[in-house]
Amino acid sequence: MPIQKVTKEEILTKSLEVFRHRGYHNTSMNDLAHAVGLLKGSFYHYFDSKETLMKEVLMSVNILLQEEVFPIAYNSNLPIQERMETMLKRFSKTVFNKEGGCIVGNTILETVNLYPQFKEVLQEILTGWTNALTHLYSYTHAPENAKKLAEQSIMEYEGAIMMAKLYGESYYYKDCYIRTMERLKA
Amino acid sequence: MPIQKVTKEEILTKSLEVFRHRGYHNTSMNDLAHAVGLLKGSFYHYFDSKETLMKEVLMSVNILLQEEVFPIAYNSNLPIQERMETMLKRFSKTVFNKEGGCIVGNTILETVNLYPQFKEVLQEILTGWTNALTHLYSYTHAPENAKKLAEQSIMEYEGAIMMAKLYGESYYYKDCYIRTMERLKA
Amino acid sequence: MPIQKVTKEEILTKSLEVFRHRGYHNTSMNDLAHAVGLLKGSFYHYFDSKETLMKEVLMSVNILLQEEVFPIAYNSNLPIQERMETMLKRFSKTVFNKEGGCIVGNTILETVNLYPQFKEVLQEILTGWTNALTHLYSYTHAPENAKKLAEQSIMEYEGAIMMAKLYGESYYYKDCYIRTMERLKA
Amino acid sequence: MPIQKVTKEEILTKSLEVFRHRGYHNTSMNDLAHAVGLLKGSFYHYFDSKETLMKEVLMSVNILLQEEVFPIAYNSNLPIQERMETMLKRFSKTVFNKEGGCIVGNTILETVNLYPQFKEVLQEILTGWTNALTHLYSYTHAPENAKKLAEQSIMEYEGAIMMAKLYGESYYYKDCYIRTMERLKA
DNA sequence: TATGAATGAGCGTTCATTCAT
DNA sequence: GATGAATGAACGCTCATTCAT
Repeated sequence: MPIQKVTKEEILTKSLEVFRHRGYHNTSMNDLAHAVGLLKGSFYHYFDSKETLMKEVLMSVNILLQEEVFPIAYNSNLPIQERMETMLKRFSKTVFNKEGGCIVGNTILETVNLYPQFKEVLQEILTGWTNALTHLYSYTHAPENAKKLAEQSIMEYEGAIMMAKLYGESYYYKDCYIRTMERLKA
Repeated sequence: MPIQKVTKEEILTKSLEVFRHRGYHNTSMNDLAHAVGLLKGSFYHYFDSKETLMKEVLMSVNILLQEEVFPIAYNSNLPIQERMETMLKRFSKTVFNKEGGCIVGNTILETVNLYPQFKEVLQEILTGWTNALTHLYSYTHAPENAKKLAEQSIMEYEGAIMMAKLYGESYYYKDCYIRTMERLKA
Repeated sequence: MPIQKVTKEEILTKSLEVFRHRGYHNTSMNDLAHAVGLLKGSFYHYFDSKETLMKEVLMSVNILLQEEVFPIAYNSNLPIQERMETMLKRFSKTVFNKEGGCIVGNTILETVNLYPQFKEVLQEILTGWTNALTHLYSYTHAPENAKKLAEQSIMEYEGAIMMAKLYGESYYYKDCYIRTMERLKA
Repeated sequence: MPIQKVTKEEILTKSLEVFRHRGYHNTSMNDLAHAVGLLKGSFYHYFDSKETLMKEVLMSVNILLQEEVFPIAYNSNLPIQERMETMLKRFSKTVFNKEGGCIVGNTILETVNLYPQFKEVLQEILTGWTNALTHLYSYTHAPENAKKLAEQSIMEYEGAIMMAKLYGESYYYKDCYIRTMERLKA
């Protein structure tokens, strides 16, 4: 009887890590298969192509964010500051990683011109993130300003993770966090 | 003298464009050669490897910036605002491109963990940029703050170019410009 | 089980033949693959480089000699003359071939300065051969002389195979056999 | 006015050295050109192909041997022993080299099956050598035996140079010299 | 004569993918 | 479900050779 060595979820989780570290084009199906303890051929029982796999990786990230991270911003039981803080921490844990950077940013820069299916998901992620931040900033700022502040925070975060990767330092990222919190104050 | 179809400079310029659009790993030597009107093999008269070529592309960008762009910030004949404005425009023209994004940011995210030689040059570029901005902000802010503002501007710019690439819109980038100018005021 | 067109052993055997005929550098992976009925790329399931393949070819020859040919010299159930005769014939069948010459000699001359891993195996082969001959000559000669006679026989054999290749004649080789046998007599 | 940087002779001498060290197929036209201080393209003013060049290298060796080395064997002004001794030394200086081995032996094993033009010259060389040795041995042995002894000496020499190359030792070669001299005695 | 840019075929190797078992 | 052998195209790179200057 066929034994199942891994679940689709495990593959997605491990693949996310490998893609984040090595980038899309520089990661081979072999790399991914080995990372999850399968042989190359077995991979194709779960995903019919490298593109499909990457798309599903991105989608699983999106689902996690939309279901468990962004909703925090709309949880009216918590104070605004706490919502922001918690959300940022959960967000970071999901998409950032000091060594490999941000799977979202990495994938945008590397693939967005080449793979429209990736673009869709990536846009959903960033739109969800923007909306969540906009919502929080709306408590203390005019709607138009709130949106701009949200975008500004996101851009800074992505820039910060880039600097962190380049210099091997994390303070860019911390400064960014502080400014994002500061902006919550009227 | 043998017939010369291209100059090394042309190769660097065209290669920059191809790398920016397609990324490092997804660009083949064939792509590059065709872009300059040569055959793959002929390329190796100018560069002895893809890595060397990319490094020289990055170095040529660095030299241009260090010699012609960053010095603008230190030109005491011009008012500060004008220095900032001119420098930002020249900088953008050099490293940004709406379709392909920023060669610096793209290359950091895709290769910095893999190619230490690239990292060096990329660090020089970002350090030069940071210093130039810090210098300008120093006129109106305390030294420590000036540095933070410079870094913030850079991070925003890199984030903005990412958003521009993802959504095909350029207003992120314009907002970023406005904020960078605003920060010049005490 | 996937369809298997060849075994690793078959590859080694066929590759030995191709290397012997065409030499190491003049043999392409394509040549080798076609000789065993595979495509170039498929070869890399069995060997991860041309060097590795050649090394394994040489090692398989070494193992065959050490396990099945040289032991004949030490088989005290047989008369000395018969041991020598049988061993030489088995040896010839293993490493010589009128058209391509001697895989050992060919590879020494072509690669020994360039590939230390090959050198090791080739030395083991020649040392084994020298020892076996020395052992046989020891029955009728003083130890020091026995070693010299062994070396002399080996050198003659390698020279003979070279002459045979150059002139397309095999009598050099036969003379060599006769002299090697003659030397057994006190 | 065109300056001539090298003579054809120099090219042949330098190329001989490179071919001896690196073998025929593993030597590139670039290697050869650099060894003589020319650029690749300039080489083709002297030789219209790599094959032609190698053939001329071998021919120049042949001419040297036929004109200056083998005649020593027929010089009736000198005692036989001295003729042999002088000839062997001159021969060694011409075709052997401890590091690279024997250009004749190397080239036979690597190319004789592939390049008939090389074979011709190589046969001439070995025939000339055989004749010279046969002539000397004829003084003390019956004609038929003299020929066999000549061949035996040659084979040993080629085998000895192979062993020397494999083990990095030169005593094989010296033993060979001693035996070749010994055989001169009735 | 010497150059060096250009060619085009071929090299060793890697890859995403297929599929019989 | 998992294997691993096989494919065929593509990769980065090297090569012998050509030829305008």
